[in-house]
Amino acid sequence: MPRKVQPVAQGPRRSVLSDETYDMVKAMILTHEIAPGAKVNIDALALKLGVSQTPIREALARLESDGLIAKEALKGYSTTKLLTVKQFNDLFQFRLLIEPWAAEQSAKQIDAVGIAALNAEMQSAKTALKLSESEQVQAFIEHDARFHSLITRISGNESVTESFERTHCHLHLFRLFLAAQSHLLDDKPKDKFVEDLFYRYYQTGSGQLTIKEHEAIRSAICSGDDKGAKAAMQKHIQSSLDRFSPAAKALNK
Amino acid sequence: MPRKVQPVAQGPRRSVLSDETYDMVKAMILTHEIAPGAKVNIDALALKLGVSQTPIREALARLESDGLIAKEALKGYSTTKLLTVKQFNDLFQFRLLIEPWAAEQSAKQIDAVGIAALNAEMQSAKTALKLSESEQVQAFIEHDARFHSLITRISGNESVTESFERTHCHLHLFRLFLAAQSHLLDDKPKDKFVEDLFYRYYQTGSGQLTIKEHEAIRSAICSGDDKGAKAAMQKHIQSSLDRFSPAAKALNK
DNA sequence: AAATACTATTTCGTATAGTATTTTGACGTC
DNA sequence: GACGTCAAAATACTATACGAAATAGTATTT
Repeated sequence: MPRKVQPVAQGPRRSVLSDETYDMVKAMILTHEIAPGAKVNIDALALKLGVSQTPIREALARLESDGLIAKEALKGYSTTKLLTVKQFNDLFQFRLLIEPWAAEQSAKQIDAVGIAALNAEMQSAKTALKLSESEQVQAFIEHDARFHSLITRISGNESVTESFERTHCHLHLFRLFLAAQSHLLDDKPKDKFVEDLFYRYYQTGSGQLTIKEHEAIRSAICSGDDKGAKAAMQKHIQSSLDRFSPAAKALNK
Repeated sequence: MPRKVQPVAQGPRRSVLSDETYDMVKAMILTHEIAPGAKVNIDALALKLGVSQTPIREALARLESDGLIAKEALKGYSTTKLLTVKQFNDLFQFRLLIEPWAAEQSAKQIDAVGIAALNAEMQSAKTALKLSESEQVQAFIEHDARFHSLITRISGNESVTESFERTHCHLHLFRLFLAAQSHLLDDKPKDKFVEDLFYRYYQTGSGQLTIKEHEAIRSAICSGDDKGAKAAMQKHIQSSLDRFSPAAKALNK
């Protein structure tokens, strides 16, 4: 028995190990520390994270429900592959169904708290512009995730909020981005255009474009312009679909 | 080629225990064998199902992701409560966002396989009419679940299909129904109207109404009438919302 | 080369023990 | 009686070891 020399005289642990494990494994998937489509060995993972199998099993079960990990009976777990072009398009079509509606609803019932939250989020996006290029990408995807999530929450509809969260769309986008980046690091000049596609839309220019579109949405919502908010959101999602689509195609060649 | 020496004899039920456990616990929630909001003791459940804790924990972790079970750190699992009126309305609003679209898409790309599946499902609904009243309710909810699920699948959009499945809307409706039924069994005459509300709409008359609405949707989809399919689906969901809504209110008084 | 047999690895489930935390309930104080 | 304290019981959580069964890989036979 590991005698556990002084587990630090801290207060009671707020969460449980299986929850922390869930977050850690999710982060490992996000960052390609576990590559898309790779096998996930429970023993190895337990060893790596310094925990026993039990919390790992629970975490993987939840991640499977999330669609981030696939389970094959008697063959074990593996991470899901990158989105195919079809899944990518399906995902954006789905977003087009619920997010414009969410923006419309938000405009109809926005209050001071919501306005403050939206303003704060836009502020964080603008400060992200000051980061270096590589950090900007991550910062912008995170801002984008928070911004869209925030609007579904302001809409007030639990089902809509949950179903949006479950798509993990920004996690998938980030994985696609990382895949494109690693293509670059390979000495494969033929994939040069992937660089263009992804960087072009995630770099400063695109960051400012995203901010501009987000600002239009925020403005419409905060002024109670429901139809305008709906239209702005629809345009924004369509716009990012158009931006990403060629890159997604390239990666799924 | 694997040897496969006829394991058919006693049939090793051991496919993957944790999956079977998941289904069993889900069924127990559906049937109120575990009441809404009740604590779920892992030891007791393991004992009851005759398995060890491991598969139980995995099943509960997945059910938590499904929103059928809630987990509180260091306090354990418990089933989620019945839908509140707000959650009920949110759920139907969500369905109104995605299902009419799914019907529309289905009409645009219906093929022979889809037509056959829709026809078969309608047939099963009609045979359900021959069952006794109590059996009819369950049969109709199951038909309803399959019918709507089928259409999201025919629409071809994975995100839409998955997000619809995850709502478990028919499971929640069935739990509401069972709750109403048990209200009846209590000697509480004041809840008499709950009986009316639920039975009125699930009995023969409502069954035939549901069939009629489903038939309109099927017909529009199979004939490629996309706008008609969308309208019919919208009308159907709105109609069932109107039917259920007073009952849901009564239960959440 | 194809089918079979054997071995190694891995998954899946069980059992058990130990720790951490909550819950319970008795007890005493105000 | 209301309220807080504190120990005991119950329960949740984690660790670990073991074994059965399936898969995967390798060797052998036909």
